[in-house]
Amino acid sequence: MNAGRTARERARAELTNEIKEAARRHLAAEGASRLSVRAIARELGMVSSALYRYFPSRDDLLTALIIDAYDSLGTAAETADRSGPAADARRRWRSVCASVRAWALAHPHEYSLIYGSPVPGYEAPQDTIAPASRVGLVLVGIVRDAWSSGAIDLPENGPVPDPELAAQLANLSAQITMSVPAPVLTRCLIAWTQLFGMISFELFGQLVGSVDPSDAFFAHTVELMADFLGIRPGQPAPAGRPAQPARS
Amino acid sequence: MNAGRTARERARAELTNEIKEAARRHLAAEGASRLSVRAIARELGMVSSALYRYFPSRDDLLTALIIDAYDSLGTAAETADRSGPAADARRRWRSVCASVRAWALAHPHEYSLIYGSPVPGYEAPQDTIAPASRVGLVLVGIVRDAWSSGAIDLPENGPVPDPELAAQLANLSAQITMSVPAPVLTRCLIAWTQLFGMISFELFGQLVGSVDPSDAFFAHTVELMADFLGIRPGQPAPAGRPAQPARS
DNA sequence: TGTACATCAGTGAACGCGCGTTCACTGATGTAC
DNA sequence: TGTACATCAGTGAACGCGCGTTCACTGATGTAC
Repeated sequence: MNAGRTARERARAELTNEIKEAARRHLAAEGASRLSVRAIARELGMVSSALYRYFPSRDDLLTALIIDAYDSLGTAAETADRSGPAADARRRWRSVCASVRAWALAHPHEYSLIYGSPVPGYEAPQDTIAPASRVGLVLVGIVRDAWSSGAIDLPENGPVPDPELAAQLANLSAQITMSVPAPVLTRCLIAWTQLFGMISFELFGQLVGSVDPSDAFFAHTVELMADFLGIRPGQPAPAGRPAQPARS
Repeated sequence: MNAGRTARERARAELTNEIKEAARRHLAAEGASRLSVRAIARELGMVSSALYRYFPSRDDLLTALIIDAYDSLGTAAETADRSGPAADARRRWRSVCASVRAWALAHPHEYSLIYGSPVPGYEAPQDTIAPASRVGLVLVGIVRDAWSSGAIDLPENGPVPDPELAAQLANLSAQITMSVPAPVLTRCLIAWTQLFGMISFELFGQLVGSVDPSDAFFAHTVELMADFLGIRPGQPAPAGRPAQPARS
């Protein structure tokens, strides 16, 4: 175990984690824009300049926290997605939505860090893009699988996307190498914004006075949005079942 | 004009506004949690202690900005709602959604202030509640009117809200003294969270790489969400038209 | 219309605190021979 | 296995800056008679 790692390397990895953990605690108390290198150092009993051996600047520390948060949430969503039969699209949808909310409630400040207002003066580097897209990919994966197994019914008379949107959707589905018809992908994007909008409202206090506590509202909404996505209720369609004739 | 106002009173009102305007500019540059009394004073060529004649503390200034922002957005939404025939629910929905987005794009930092992550250490006082609810009330007003004039068709086989949610919805519709059936109100809440989720995602950069610029996606979504709300497309139902038999 | 007094806006100094980052340094750990 | 040298973690002082809030004060504006 720890083959080839010197004591120095192990100490470095451990301390790097301790710094990030202390930083997460400070995130909770102060918010991202007030995250302070000196305060973290103080908590760890170090001198502030020592942290510069681990992170070249405050912004790099912030980036590390952001990537960790996206990855933690992404892992939670992916695990939930795989926690039962892959053919049951509705189970997957429910399970992923619930896991995203549970993660957000368990890590409110990391959620704020990634889905709240941008930190002023901080520009997210490219490295955050891939981790940031994990939840979205999980959601698209659900509807892609459901669509290709014929488990999605959409109304036929919906509005037609204009050319600009159609081009963006085509481009997006090429990027993620998942072929999903435009109407399905559109609804998936809408459900995605709804999910995070609802969670943000809950966390940021906008639901106080209406549907707070929000458990019942959340559960109900997840069902309605599954309907909105056209995911058929009840049991999943048998695997390999062809799409309905009306659709192709 | 300005009857009964002394020069002192006028000067005070003007300077109060100038302080808030300077504060809004600083919001843009620094974000809410870094809003600085001293920086604002500097910009206005005053000494920092002078601001304490106008706002007893930094938090009070923040509260004033929050209330102004909610009111500005609320007015925009109400104006859009009344900018055409009241009987045309779809026009009202479209118009209000567009006005909320336009306001958000025009005032991104005030939007962040009210819909972004909460400012750490700041507790919003009661005075913000009424202004904060204006947009929501506009949206509920649209579906209430549409419902009572029979311009809403909802699917009959939707999921049934559990008792906890049903109680919250009943309580909510009593609070706002608008009688709307639970399924209609639920969908309205969902559309509300979707609207702000989508706008937040656009503003906070989550749509970069997928549907950015977002005009086409936004317009399309507004139509789909109007469908989701059951607002009938095309021309409005004639006023006073009774609800469909199937519904009552 | 003029005078005396009260109100209030704005000043400037101070209190006590915070921050990110740099830099020369000490001393421990790791590596090559 | 031992020695010489290189690498690196952490120190402590410093630079130059920021902040919210209080307080005694000056001088202008407003009010009552």
